[in-house]
Amino acid sequence: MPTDTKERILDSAELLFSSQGIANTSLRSLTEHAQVNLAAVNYHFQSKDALVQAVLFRRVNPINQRRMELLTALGQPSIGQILDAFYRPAVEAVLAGPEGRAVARLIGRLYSEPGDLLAGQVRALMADTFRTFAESIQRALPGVPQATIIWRLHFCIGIMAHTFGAMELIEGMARGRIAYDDPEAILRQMITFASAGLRAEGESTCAAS
Amino acid sequence: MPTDTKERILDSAELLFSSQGIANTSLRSLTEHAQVNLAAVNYHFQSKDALVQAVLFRRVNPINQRRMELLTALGQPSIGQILDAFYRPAVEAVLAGPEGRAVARLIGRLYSEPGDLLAGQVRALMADTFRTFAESIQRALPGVPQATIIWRLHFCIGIMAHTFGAMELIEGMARGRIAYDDPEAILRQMITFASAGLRAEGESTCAAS
DNA sequence: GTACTGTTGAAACGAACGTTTTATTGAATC
DNA sequence: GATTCAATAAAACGTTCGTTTCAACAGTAC
Repeated sequence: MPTDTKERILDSAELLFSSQGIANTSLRSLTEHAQVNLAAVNYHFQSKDALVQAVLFRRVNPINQRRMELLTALGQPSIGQILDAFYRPAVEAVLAGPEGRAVARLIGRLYSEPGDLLAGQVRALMADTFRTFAESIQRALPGVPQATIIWRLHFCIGIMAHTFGAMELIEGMARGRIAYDDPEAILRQMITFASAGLRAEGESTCAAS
Repeated sequence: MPTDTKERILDSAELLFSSQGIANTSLRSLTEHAQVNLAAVNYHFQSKDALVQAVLFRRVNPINQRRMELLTALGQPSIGQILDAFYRPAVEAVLAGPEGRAVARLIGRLYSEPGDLLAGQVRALMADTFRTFAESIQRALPGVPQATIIWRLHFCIGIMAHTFGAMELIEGMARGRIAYDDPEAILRQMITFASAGLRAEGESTCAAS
């Protein structure tokens, strides 16, 4: 339990935003949960919108930095290694500590939030990471057209976003047959699936027949 | 432009909910956009929450019914055929007509919406469809463990949800190198990727090495 | 014409929202 | 010890929200 007002606000905002949605979370319930004064939000941050940006940036930035570190540490990486560098920082950030679920929902909903929610820095971070990984995959799969690479990398992001953003739904449908308690097992499932998808042949042939 | 009040409300709600978010869309801006009286929402539907359920159900129900039709029309389907039956109704509903984008965002965000948004009928519909397709995939891939099937089917859903829910983000990052104007091309990309992912071998071996 | 039913219109309700203002605290600086 | 300043507290600001109320207006049956 942090003693600093600013961090208490960020922690409560992360938890409440992810569980109730941003628009459905009032600053009054937020400051009550964080046990700080109502005006503290507008004092430490300028507005509720700026608080949202701060909440997102605090989590997204370290993850993307770690992704870049892992990727550049590899020389001529295989598809599996590239995907590991992409997924691992997010999975570990999400399944570490009691606040993991909130972080997961936050990241899972990042990509499909309406309006100007992920503007500015956060969007730029994501675009940078996307470009870097797209180029790395392109080098590992020289035969695949660029448009196909782009589609498939977005599919890889969708796999992660859905795994994080729909945890309750997935657990409910699985009825105990799968669990979120083993990060390495989830990573393995994601990488195995996405690796095969990225390497799939027949971009121009119809696979539905 | 529909002349019926109830349908005008549903159409405007679908458009505004998907572009601005549900909580950020007031009934006043909604009824103004639909050119109906403010009280019409609480008259034809009971509340804003019930309107949300109606908006979702109107789109999700036909798609899932069509999925079931296509799947049961196949005898012993291949993975590609199963995926076609799952993806096609959604892709065609999403890219048909000018309201396609709104439907897309709506479906894309269905799975990761917070709270009790997709309660009741809509959630039951999704669970039914999931169970049916999971069993069909299981039959087509008898060697794959059930837990792996469940994970991978959720990955397939994530691919679709992200493709629909993050259209603006994807288009922005692609810088014109990919487009949403060809339903068959998108279907082919999704099916090719997901089909390879579903059939991937090595669930228990680490693909990252 | 009259009564009835389903729908629309305009106005108002109380509550909750994000933000701002004004005071008050508590410790560091000289 | 007075001063200064970042931080907190309490109250109020004006606005907007979902919902309700009640009157007006269609149609149709009798």
